Amino acid sequence: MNQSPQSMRVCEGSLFSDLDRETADALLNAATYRQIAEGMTLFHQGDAPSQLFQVVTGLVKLSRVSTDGSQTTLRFMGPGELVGCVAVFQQFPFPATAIASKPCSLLCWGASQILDLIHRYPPVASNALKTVGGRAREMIERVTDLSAKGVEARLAGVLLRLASQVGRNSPDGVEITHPVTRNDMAEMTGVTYFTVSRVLSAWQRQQIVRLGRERVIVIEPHRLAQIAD
Amino acid sequence: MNQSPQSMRVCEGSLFSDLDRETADALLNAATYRQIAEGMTLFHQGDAPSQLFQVVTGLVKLSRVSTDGSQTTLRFMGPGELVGCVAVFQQFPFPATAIASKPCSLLCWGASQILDLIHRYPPVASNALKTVGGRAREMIERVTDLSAKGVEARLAGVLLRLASQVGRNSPDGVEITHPVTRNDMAEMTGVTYFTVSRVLSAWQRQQIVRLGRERVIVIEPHRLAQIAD
DNA sequence: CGTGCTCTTTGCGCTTGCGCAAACAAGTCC
DNA sequence: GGACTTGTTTGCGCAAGCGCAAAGAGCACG
Repeated sequence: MNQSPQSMRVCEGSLFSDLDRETADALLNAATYRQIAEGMTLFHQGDAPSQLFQVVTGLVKLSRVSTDGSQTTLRFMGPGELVGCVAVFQQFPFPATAIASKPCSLLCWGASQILDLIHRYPPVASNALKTVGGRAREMIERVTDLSAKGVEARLAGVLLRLASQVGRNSPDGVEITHPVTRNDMAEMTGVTYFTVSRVLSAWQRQQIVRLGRERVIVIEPHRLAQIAD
Repeated sequence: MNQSPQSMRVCEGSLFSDLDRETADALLNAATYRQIAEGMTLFHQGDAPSQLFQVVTGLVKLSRVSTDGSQTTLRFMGPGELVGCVAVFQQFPFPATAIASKPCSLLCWGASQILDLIHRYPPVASNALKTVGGRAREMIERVTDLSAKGVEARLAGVLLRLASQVGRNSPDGVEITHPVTRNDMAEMTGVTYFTVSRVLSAWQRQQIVRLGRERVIVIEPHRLAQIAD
């Protein structure tokens, strides 16, 4: 694990926030660095939580199948984000499946190692707590959105979230591309991809977005924000 | 704070799990004990997280209003449960409002004290992490239910959850009563209370439940479980 | 004991979003 | 280039659940 100290700064809001040199080193030394090809799965829903991951580069999709077999995409996880934290810290089977949507490089910790580190370094525990808390808050937000907001508002929210997380700037606006399909948006919004397509088409007619295959360009984010309410 | 050691044993799966005598005492000594009348609010959504609560007796309702003004009931919190943990541990404004649905007795900690305790006693941090993780898991579950399952399945789940949490045994089955109204069930399920009433009426016709004002008696839990899928 | 309040039920019309089928792109692999 | 795969769009009919209105049922209070 020979990674420069600066690289820790990338990991804002994660396990590495505000650590002294020694603690950060202990954390880094306990990790292994791994490359993963697109399409490989990090873990399956229901697996024992044996490893914790931090995305360094690439993109991981977290999805979940409910008892009746239908898929839900919980979210995408990009650089700096901790994949599997809820399960590992709680020693509970993974509630979702994690698949690399793009080739990824990851930091990996064994469950027992990371629990030990947490126990030994209070600042790490504090960071873990904040990360898990953030996840909880995010899900609370989604629960209220799902039960209170209409489809358009939810989809607008998903689009904005995706734009800020996996979007790239393009001349016309922020571009959401490749691994994210209409289907993903549908699963994140809790509707069918037919509905997503229809709503997006309507927005294209209003010049709010521009569409293409595996491509949505957000032209007027503020109008989306307004729709998301 | 003169509470007998046994009383800690009640608080299974909470901050007090598996603590040695000294740590548990420190935790208890830092807390104040408070009584609250029915209808009083512990905190409002958006408030700075200045206090953490543990319900000792009574029942607290956690609800949230979304941007468009509609209410969502996140859950009820009964004896042993930590109210406000996500916000306090993360030092983020309360994402919901907490109101006493029944007269309550509570243990209260100031935010800074509890954060200090967490920092000083790793086992407490570990418990906090588990509690928040549990909340996150619960919300993940609800997100997938909301986006994948139909209304009946969701309502069946809510009913079972309520039965096990606030239900009392009665000759005919488990009885969900007083502070819980159809409206609450509706907000927990993400539907209107009209729909709740209609579905419950249908179930009553099938002898799955018996209904009354502010009262649902679950006669056949296994059939609900089956509907909940 | 009636009045008022809150919670609940039910009927009816209607909107929203789903389900399916079919057609249409845009790559990709021989 | 042609066949195939995968993702997307669109039309049409349908069903689930909403919204409103109106009425019923407990319960509390004077």
